[in-house]
Amino acid sequence: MQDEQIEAMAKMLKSMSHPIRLKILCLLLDKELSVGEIREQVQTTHANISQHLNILRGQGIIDYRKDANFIYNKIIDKRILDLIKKIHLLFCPNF
Amino acid sequence: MQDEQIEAMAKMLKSMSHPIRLKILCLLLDKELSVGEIREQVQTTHANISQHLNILRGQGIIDYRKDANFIYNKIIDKRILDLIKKIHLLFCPNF
DNA sequence: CAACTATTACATTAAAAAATGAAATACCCC
DNA sequence: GGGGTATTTCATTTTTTAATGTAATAGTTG
Repeated sequence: MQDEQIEAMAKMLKSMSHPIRLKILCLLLDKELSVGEIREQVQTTHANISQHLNILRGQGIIDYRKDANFIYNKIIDKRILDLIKKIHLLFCPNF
Repeated sequence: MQDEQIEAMAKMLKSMSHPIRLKILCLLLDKELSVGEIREQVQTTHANISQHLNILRGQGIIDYRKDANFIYNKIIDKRILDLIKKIHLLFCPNF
């Protein structure tokens, strides 16, 4: 495996490895959610949520659509769905 | 999924998500290696390698045994083997 | 035991990531 | 257009993580 690929994988993992971002991804596993709906479940400020969403967008993991003055987010990198399911299976076997 | 579990998973992912640490884990996928052997493949200082190894040890991902004045490292958390293989499969399909 | 190799510990500096607060934008409804 | 809601942007501060250099430890060998 090449260093370049390792760098890319590490970057991807890093973008998932913050508790808030991982929680956002778990929330988005099976549905899209607005920023406000995400914020209800993740106790922090608007600005902070927005920044974390931006990191996930920048990494190409999620995308959004606008509807009125709501922004709905969803996971677009299908590999991430797979990966989170695998992590869940390995590390939370009792669910 | 509970916040506690998400925190734990994020912590585990974070420990893997530095390029040097991910590379160390990839090197250790199928064999144990001494600190020096690892260092040959990862261009940085002794001290730095040692610190990264400590993070992986602290997370319970790797363990070591002493032989003479060498320290041989290996992955002990079998879930990590699985996870890295999955990541590899998803993100480097051409290998 | 002296010289040597491998590895770690510790203190410091440098760099990156995260959180915060306030202001800006965008869209809706009356 | 004015007031309201949702979200983002930006600048700043705080916190965390990583790297570096030097000294220390542990084991080996002659």
